[in-house]
Amino acid sequence: MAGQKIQRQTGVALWRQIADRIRTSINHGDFDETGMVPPETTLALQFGVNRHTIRSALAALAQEGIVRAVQGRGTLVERKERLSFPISKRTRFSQGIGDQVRETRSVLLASGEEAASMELARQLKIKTGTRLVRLETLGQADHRPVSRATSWFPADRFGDIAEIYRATGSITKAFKELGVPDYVRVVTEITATHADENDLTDLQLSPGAIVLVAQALNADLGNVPVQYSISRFAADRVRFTVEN
Amino acid sequence: MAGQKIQRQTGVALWRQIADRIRTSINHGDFDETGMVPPETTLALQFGVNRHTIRSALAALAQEGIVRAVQGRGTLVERKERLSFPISKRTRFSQGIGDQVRETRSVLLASGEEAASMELARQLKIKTGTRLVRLETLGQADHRPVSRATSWFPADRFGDIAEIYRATGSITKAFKELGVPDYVRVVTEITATHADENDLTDLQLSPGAIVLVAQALNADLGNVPVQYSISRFAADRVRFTVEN
DNA sequence: CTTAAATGTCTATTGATATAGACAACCATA
DNA sequence: TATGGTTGTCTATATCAATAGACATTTAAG
Repeated sequence: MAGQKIQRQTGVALWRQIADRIRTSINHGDFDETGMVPPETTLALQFGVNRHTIRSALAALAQEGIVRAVQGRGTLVERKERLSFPISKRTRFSQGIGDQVRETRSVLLASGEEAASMELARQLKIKTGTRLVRLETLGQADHRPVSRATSWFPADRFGDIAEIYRATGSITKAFKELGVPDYVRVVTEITATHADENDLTDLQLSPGAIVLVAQALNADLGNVPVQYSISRFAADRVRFTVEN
Repeated sequence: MAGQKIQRQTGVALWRQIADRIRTSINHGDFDETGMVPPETTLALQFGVNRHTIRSALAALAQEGIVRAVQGRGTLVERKERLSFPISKRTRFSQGIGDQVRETRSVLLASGEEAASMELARQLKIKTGTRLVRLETLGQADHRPVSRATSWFPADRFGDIAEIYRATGSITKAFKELGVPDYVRVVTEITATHADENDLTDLQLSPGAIVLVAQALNADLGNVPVQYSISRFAADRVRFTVEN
């Protein structure tokens, strides 16, 4: 672990800054040899804080299930997590990370119908007020939540997509049944922000965590927009890969 | 401004969470009509906190130069910041955001020579230990720091790149002088993490801020890797756009 | 000139954050 | 079984973060 300086009086508690740093170190593989985090007293010395502050940080990581403290022995690394998520013309959730995990699953959290806002109309190249189907979905890899997405589809073409998606758990399959044999990613916008309340519950994050936000437009082979989606990924668990 | 819920007892002070949200709103253009942030009492009501907490948040934004409070009138928006940064085959720093700002500039912070680590060798498809030139650069847009990058180049082909870059402020021009008329982006990996100490100083961020990290590989037209770089962007100031 | 609305300043109180020190409980191992 | 190293628990204190209320100061508008 390099660069141990910690910022004080910035609105971010020391224990949280330290927890974030240790989590990053774990994901980076810094403790792979021993499988353990350094002793609390060592960390306290490294970060220049009191041992109790280190304990608060480790308690937060234990709450996330990333480490587990064992009295008398030390603090064990329980779980590392960062999946590589490719972004290309043929971006699909399950295919991209399929070879990195044993099982991928997509579940429908909610669905509904609404009128296109100005922003959505602009993206999907339709008129404001056009009816849209909205799907709220959760992507899982090996039973761990990875992404949370809201998607919009023109209701005239895809009015029944919620039903089919609920049955198949796949957007690709639902498109096929509705007469779209194939589709391509037109553009993806990527930003990062702090996790909001829904992220915390759906993605099982701890407050202060970071989410990568991908806003994507998919079109059919005739280049007609078929889906606009906003996906939120736990930044600790994924990495985006753009291949040109 | 939507979704006003704020997290309590998370290690991140309320005033900082609120400052982040207001900054995002400003960048999103929510206050463009009036050019002013809502009154403190209104914000206090919206966020469900005391007016003094709002004042702390606005004081932080004023410190960043984003807003300016005027007694008797209100709090004015001074500056918006979020650049769209395209990622494609022809990704270059200055061209991508050139039409969004008046001036882009790139400065050399440091340079040196080193032996390729295993990871760098793998990326650049060379042998471990091969000599590499390392450049540390800072990208600016309208005199505001936007990105901080570390780049590696094979020393046999690009031994003098530091000199040329220092003179021209452009990687593209340096490549041209060294016999690489054009180059393409092979792959970009995108992650997000909390700002570290160097980010805070170089990018003028406040602790707890988020950085988007892009690890990129560029190759010449013969598909031979010429540059591997790790760039760190202030997440509040940029958005990545991937066009397929 | 008056008034309403906005930011600026002050005091006081409570809870969260961080430090400090001491000691108990547990584990591995010599 | 004795010891060193580790996590767990407790008390105490100081500072930061957040709330609450009162009032001053400035600006714009009637």
